Amino acid sequence: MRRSSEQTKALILAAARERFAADGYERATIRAIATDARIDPAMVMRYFGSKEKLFAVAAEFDLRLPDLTGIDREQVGSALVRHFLDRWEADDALQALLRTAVTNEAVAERMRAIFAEQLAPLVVRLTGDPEQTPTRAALVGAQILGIALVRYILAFPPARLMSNEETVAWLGPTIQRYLTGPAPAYQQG
Amino acid sequence: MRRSSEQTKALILAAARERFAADGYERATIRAIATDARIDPAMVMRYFGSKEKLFAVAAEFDLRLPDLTGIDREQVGSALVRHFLDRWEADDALQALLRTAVTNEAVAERMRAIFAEQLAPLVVRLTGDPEQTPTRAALVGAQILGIALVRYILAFPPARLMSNEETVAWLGPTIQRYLTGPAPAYQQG
DNA sequence: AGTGTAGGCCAACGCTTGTTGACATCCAAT
DNA sequence: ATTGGATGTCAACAAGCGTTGGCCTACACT
Repeated sequence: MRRSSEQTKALILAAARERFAADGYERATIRAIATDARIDPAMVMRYFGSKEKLFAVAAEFDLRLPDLTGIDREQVGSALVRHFLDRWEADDALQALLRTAVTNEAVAERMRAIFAEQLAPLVVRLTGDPEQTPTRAALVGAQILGIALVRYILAFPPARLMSNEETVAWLGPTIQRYLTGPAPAYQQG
Repeated sequence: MRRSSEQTKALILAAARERFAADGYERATIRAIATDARIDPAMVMRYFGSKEKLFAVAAEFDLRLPDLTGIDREQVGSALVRHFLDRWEADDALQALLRTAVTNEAVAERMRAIFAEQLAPLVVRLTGDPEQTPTRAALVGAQILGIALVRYILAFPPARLMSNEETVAWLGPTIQRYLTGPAPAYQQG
């Protein structure tokens, strides 16, 4: 045989990850992915069953949050920002997920699950206060997703021009405060 | 005649705004919008020419940034967050824009223009430093879009549960620092 | 009463999409 | 050399989409 099925599967998967990351679920067509992988669209169906299942495999993702217990407690914010930037740039799956979650409830639910199961536990470890954990995790998620949105998805020029280290320097203290800073007082509304 | 054309146009526009805000450009179909407005899809074409033109009208948007010159300089961050939350909740157009910009380059460009033409001038007025303006504006945009993403688009439960005032209390200082705080030192990378 | 016109509907077009089943091709084992 | 299963191609399907043109229908005029 010219190729093993495993090779072809990997070829399709690589093309799928790129297309899904660049275009999101709807606009990334099976035909385009197949063309990129230089095979027939029918092969995609044979190996992955359906477009939905292909996406599920292509967008498998782990935040790979580092063990922060050994790190200076005051450096945790910066370390987290740095880690997320690396993660966004190394793995197309996150872009695919975000681009799709915005208009696809099932994928939005997957995104919520990732944050609830991976980010929240880390926050509770750092703060030790389970009551405030959800709020603090949501704030961290908002800032992290926000910077990714303007840098990688919407491509605001000044956001693109910032170096990773400059980004870490600006966002580190923000994340640090969301994680370990005092809860602000506010008027009940 | 049963209705004036202006009434029908307004009816279509209202339905379009809702659908575009809820589903984004691709998934919001002309047929669905027409059904919501209880008219025939052909009427949409007659009154708006094409789906693209309908979106252009439905997603017209102004940030309506307030004049902040009269406000205590230290309160500007909180005032801005409050204003943006109100704006997100009052106008479907912003949700429509964000849900679409993520997978549509032309709409992403519109979003970049809105921030460049409306947010950046406000930042330069507040900081007086044109050199750092783009970076600071991008940071403000990242945090504002990030909170909107988790609250209104991805609907993270803890982000939804936060009251507007609680959100202002947490994000106000962040925006304040991005606007008027000192630029952080960082290792050139 | 008759007529022109603006508002509205219907059926169909051409296109793209995911998906399917039949057919071709190749290589390894007999 | 001949099989047989795995790899790959092809053409077509049904459905959904934006879009179009023709055809009603009801009202405001003369």
